[in-house]
Amino acid sequence: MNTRFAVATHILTFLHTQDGRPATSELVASSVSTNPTLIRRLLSELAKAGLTTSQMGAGGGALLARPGNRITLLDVHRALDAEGTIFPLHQEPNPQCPVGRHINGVLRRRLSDVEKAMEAELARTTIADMAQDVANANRQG
Amino acid sequence: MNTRFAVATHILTFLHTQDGRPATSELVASSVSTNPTLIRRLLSELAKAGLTTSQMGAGGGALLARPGNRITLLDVHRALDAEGTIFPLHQEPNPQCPVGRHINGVLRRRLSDVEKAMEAELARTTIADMAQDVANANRQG
DNA sequence: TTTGTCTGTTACAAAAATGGTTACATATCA
DNA sequence: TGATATGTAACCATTTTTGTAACAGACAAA
Repeated sequence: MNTRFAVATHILTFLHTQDGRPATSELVASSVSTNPTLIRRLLSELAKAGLTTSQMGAGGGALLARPGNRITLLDVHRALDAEGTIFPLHQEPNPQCPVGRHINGVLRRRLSDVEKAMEAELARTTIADMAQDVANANRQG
Repeated sequence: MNTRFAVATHILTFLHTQDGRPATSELVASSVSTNPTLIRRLLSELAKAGLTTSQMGAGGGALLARPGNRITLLDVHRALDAEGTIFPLHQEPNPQCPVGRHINGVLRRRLSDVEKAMEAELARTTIADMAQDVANANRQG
């Protein structure tokens, strides 16, 4: 299982609920139920993508780099995964075979439409939406 | 990298081009550039999903279980992957935390829309389409 | 300026998933 | 009966993901 996307979304949603107060990797880790190093590794990738910033030193921690309504799940996906990793192609099918010679080009074209559809849907949810959903769930149950 | 989907699609496209002649796992493996056991493992899953049949014994091999224009890439995806495996959730976030308590339910709902969009797009391509694309590529160079 | 806190990163181990190889019982055709 | 091919299991190597420990450097607070 690759839960990096789910954990990264959890982190960002958590940061949103902190409302400007820096959150330490230890605090975030306790919400996710994992260890601080894993959180810091993911935060490092999210920071490289411009989604979060961090303050070192006492009283420091992680913050959203911009308002949660301007961070989408597509941003999260792109921060973590290179393109074409949802349905990776197999390498070097037999070039002597009429099918093997062209299957990857054909697949790439068809699957790029699939990824586009997926990305369009990912882009429709923001971290602010996530936080709102979580708040609603807390109010109701 | 998980290339099972790509390889399975390759297999089915190859079977389509065989036009009713049973293909041995060794023949298919040579097109994919892998080993016959891997092919047989995938064929076994495809057969369970009703997409292929196999004939044991001399002169045997694998066949499409129905016409290629009635097998979509969505069928392939469903034959290989359980639901919710594209973006797996992390298990047991902290139930003491307002975010941890509800993040997975919220994520599941939002991501199910994403998978639906993806599946709708996968359903638009059939194995016959794939074979046609490959044939066109061969005609053109 | 000193002390304590927290990040960023590395190293290494553990666990899980994927793919490759071998082997063999069983089914089927000729 | 003999040759062929599937289905499946066992086992290993490789890669990816996750967990754990360690530590230099940045920063705040006293």
